[in-house]
Amino acid sequence: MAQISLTFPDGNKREYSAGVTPAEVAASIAPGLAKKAISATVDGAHFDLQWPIHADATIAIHTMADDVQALELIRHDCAHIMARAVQEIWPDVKVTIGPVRDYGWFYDFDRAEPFTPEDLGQIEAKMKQIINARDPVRTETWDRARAIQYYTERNEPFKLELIARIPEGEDLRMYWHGHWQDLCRGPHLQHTGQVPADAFKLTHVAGAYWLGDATRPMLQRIYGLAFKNRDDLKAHQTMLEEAAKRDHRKLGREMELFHLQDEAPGMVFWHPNGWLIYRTLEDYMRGRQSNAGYKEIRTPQVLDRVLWEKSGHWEAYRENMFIVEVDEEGAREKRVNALKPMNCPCHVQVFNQGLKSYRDLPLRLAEFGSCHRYESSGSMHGLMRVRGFTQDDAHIFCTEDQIGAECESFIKLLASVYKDLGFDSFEIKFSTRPAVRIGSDETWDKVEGMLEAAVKAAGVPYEVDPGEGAFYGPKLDFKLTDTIGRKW
RNA sequence: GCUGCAGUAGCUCAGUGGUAGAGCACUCCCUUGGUAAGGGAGAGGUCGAGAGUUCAAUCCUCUCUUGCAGCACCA
Repeated sequence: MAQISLTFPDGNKREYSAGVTPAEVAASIAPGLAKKAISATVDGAHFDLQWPIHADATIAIHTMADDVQALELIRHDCAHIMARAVQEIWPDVKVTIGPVRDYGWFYDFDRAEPFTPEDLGQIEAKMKQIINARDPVRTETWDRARAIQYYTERNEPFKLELIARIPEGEDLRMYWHGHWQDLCRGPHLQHTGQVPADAFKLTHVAGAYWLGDATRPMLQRIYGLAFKNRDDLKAHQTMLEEAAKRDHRKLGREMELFHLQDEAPGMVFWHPNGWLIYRTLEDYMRGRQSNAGYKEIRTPQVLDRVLWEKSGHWEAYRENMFIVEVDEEGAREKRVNALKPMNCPCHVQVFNQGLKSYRDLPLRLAEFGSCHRYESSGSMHGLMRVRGFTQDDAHIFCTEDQIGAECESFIKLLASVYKDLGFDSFEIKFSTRPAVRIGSDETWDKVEGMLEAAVKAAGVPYEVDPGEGAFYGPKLDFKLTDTIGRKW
């Protein structure tokens, strides 16, 4: 049998037979390590202890002391154990997918009856039984035909669809937690008893579309929290309780900052205390913009549909716009206006007036622009997502040569503002062309290239969010995380 | 918009098929030098809106509406 060379974190190399598993590697080092091992990182990939290694690689054996890997495995095994528990209690429930997320996991089920809070208690109890049984976890790779036959016999249509989405020629990996089987890319722990029975908690049930697609069936998602030990779970729960005390909707009421009421959903009634804070923030932003070379303007809120047809919003965004029909005396037809959902077209109108020389560029126009969007009913959230709001908005008119420098200085300005407001970190998503869009592919190639070059030049980390751009252009989304981990 | 849950006094919530309650807050009085102090009295609600079932609905049914948790959307 061929020999392979594995390199350990300390730089030492050892020879093994090809096909050796991390479990065997751990055993070759020390019996204690073999016992404590939970997984390995092989050439940067998170490996199950049971997976064979076929070629030279770097390897690191993980134990429960390695938080990142331990938590991933605990949470992922929790997902499987929960799915098994659900199917043991309700055998007709269909299983779908159950990934790890921050602080825990979720699993989506298809079941006619809704899960109740009492059901969650029952599921938790069953999960504890499964954990206490210390059922072995094992894994096999199957060919596609066998997997399809298996799930066809068991009438699991969602699993069959998942298989159909996995590229041809890839083997499918199966996992067993005791007798219970699931299609899963792994890795997993070695037996169910490795999941701490007192450090997880099922938290809530909510609807979620199959494959995140609103045209597909809605499934029932059960969320859970899981940690390495009971204290960590308790600490997290305490943090959530503390965060709830600081919920801005609660503070807004208690401190008499603002209120909302049924007659104007998503629109804020600012009270004296709140408006003082608002004005203070606005003054701060006005100062920052002014110092950064922005010129403040003010544009109308109600504009004729003709403008929105020109900008493309009438076509692409009308369902989210407040339409204002005006019945003018003597006119044959009602005049149709719309409340502006954003300021972009208005700023372009300002730029278009008169002649501009390249010497005028870059021209940075800013507005505290009052906008209205008919946001879908389920999306509103206190002051975070509303139907009437003011954007501290700006548009920079510049030459192509100036784009890089302008983007860079903008990113730095925004980072500095966030820092002043107490947000020390944020994520940047580079959102590329969506399926529905205006403009030619050549233009998109060019603009995406320039924007990505700019964000690179700014030296800030970012991730690509494919297809998440606006219909008129790519964008950088700045995402802040709230106290309970939600991203905005 | 979708799934689930909810909408009762300013706030937090309990409750019943026969036109409603608690704690805190509020008003007044009394007691008390001590950081959500005690006692007493009082005010405050067409029980989210509409329709239906019923002799009778806050409670049952339906529709609408608003909110909450997620999902979808977020130009």
